[in-house]
Amino acid sequence: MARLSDSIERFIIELMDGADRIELRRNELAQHFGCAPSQINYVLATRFSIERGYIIDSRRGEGGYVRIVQMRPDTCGENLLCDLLSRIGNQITEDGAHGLIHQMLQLALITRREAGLMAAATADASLAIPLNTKDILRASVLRSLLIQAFRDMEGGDEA
Amino acid sequence: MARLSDSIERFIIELMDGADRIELRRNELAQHFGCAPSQINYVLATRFSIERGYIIDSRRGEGGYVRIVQMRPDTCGENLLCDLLSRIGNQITEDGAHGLIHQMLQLALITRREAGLMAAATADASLAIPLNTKDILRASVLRSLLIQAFRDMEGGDEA
DNA sequence: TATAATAAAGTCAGGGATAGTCAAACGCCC
DNA sequence: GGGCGTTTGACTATCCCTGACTTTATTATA
Repeated sequence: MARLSDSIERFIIELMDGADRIELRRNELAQHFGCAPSQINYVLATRFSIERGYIIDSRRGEGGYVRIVQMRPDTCGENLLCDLLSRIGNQITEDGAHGLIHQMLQLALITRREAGLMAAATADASLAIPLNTKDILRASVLRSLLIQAFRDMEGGDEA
Repeated sequence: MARLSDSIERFIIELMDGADRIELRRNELAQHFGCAPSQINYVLATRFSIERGYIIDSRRGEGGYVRIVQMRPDTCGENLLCDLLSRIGNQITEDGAHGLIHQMLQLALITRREAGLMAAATADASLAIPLNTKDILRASVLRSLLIQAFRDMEGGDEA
């Protein structure tokens, strides 16, 4: 008995046909297979997960969509994002984060400027969480991001 | 199904064509797009918000108009950063942050990818601050940054 | 000048179109 | 019969769009 989820997975992969991304309507797809719309979410979660090399994007409301992006595997055929994410785990020190960012830069996954942004966003100083609320914390993060964005815009180079 | 709001937004931006202000008739525009006049207000509110650096002026009655003014914070370096920082203050909502980032992108201060990174770093979801320590929070931030960095690396463009 | 008519634009609640979440039910396989 | 992956449905969240009603400005008229 072919499982529905497997059929849907195959269908989507055929739709992609080698392309690295595709957009679809959740409800249409569900109707095509005569199943509940949430079944599509299940397929996405189990078959098109980050671990399997996919990233999902979506939008609700009029003109809504679900976008599936297939990442290219790294040189060893592995899933690089997945590896990196596993190195982060539930917590990571400033040194750990910056080391990881540096490595991404070395691998040319990000530009120097982008690395600078990421380092700024994850610096201890940015996450100074004094009393509480999210907005206060975010302001701190964004302030650092701005300063960083400007830092190497002024002719300078170094990160 | 293309979103009307997006079309109207594009139309207005093209009309402005680099200028820092434009005047239009709400009803005419609505008629041009075959929609309810209040649709224009929706577009103004969501796409030309103060957070994105626009100010709306209008007048009713005979000879009425809607004027859209794009605020260009001081064009040169130091002051520009200063202006933007002052808009952040001690706290800023997700919408406020993302509007500001959007404006920086419009002003070509950052690339689309960088804007994506900044949006990821400042998303509510990234700042899920459960119970405790900085490292946990940072992990959340960095995880989002990584996913974002990979998201549009695959040739795509979209924001 | 006061008042009425007309011509804008604004506001807001609500409906429709999507998609997401989650817990419970289902069903296959050991 | 129990476990685990699958499937569903009820409820929620978000975004877009409209229509009825309100507000403001100008012009015409008494």
